[in-house]
Amino acid sequence: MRGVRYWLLKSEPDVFSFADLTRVGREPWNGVRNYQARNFLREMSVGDLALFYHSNTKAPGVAGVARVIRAAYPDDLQFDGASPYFDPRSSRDEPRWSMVDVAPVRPLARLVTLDELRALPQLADFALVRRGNRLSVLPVTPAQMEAVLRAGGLSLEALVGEPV
DNA sequence: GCCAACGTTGGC
DNA sequence: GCCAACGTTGGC
Repeated sequence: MRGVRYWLLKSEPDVFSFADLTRVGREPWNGVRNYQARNFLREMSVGDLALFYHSNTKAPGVAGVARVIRAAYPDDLQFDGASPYFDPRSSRDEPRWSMVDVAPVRPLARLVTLDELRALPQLADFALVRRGNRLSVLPVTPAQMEAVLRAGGLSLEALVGEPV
């Protein structure tokens, strides 16, 4: 048993935004097709918290907080020949790709933009703000999490103390 | 829409 | 195993 860990999940809001997650209530985080990102998914535990980052959009930034509600299991799209995420090298016996389920916790009081993230000293070493970064799943330290939430008008202490 | 960065593919 | 070609990501 260990404590809650923190992550950042990228999503293109034109495809699936934090508001969409709030509307649907829970969502399988499928379609991750990068080994490093997949390995981070596999490290996640139920109860972990994730910053929900809007990428590839006019106003990139952290929009909300999500919670992992199911640990990693095989991404079903890898078996679906009609899906762009189909992977012919995967089999049911040896699935290559994983997904977790996430649920919304709450939106930030306001979007914390990429420019603001870059300006936070606690995030100086955070991969997201380094040039050329493309990973869609990133680990976040407690100090980084706290800084982003604070900038967004939320308290990490209050979120962690909440019942799941 | 441009393009730099970067991961993957596949010929050799 | 090298590495050029290619596809994708994502900020701008």
